[in-house]
Amino acid sequence: MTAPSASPPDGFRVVPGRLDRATQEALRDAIRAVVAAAPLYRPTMPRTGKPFSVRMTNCGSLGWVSDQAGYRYQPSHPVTGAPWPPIPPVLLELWQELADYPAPPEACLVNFYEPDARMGLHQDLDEAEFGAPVLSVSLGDTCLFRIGGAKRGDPTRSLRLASGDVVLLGGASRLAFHGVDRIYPSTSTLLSQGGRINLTLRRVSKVIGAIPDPAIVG
DNA sequence: AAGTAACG
DNA sequence: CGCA
Repeated sequence: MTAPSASPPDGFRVVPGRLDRATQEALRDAIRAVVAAAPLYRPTMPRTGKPFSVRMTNCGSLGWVSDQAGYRYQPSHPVTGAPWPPIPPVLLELWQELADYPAPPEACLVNFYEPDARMGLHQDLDEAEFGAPVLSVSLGDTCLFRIGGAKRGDPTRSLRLASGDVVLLGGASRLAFHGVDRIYPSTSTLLSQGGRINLTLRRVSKVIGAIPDPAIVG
């Protein structure tokens, strides 16, 4: 008998091929402009200072950063000190269509994965607002994404995410452990230098009047 | 702490 | 490879 496969928590949604090629190219170019204003840098882990394999930047009024002091959101680039550039309008429209939340995202984390980059299993816990989903857009090479439950030991499921796929971590899945186990090199022609870009839109602050999601504890 | 190392 |  094969073991039963783990079901991700309720509220996990994959929208395969949501962005067509032309939209992916436009988004790629918009992210190029973001990176020109806010260069990719390599964050480090709290306490240990060990570098991530992924390089990061952000757009939006707040950006997620990590350094020896900890994880946090802040309004400016940790290397240049400049404010983060604005979130490209196409992403704001995507949020409006899919997020089912009455306010725009404040943060768009841009993660760039070279072929050997990984992201360990983790939860997104640095936001005050868990009632809004995390909306993720994949561009470039396909990855092996893994999602579990709200506890680290919960069973996990792996799925491939390709360029143009959109994933939503909403409801109970908002607090699910997730990560990226591998990148499949040369599986997309979108990025000339190869690799994968992941864009994650997040609401950081609570909004007065937002309806609490019963699926979220708290 | 979103990290790696080590080990069975 | 999965787990600690």
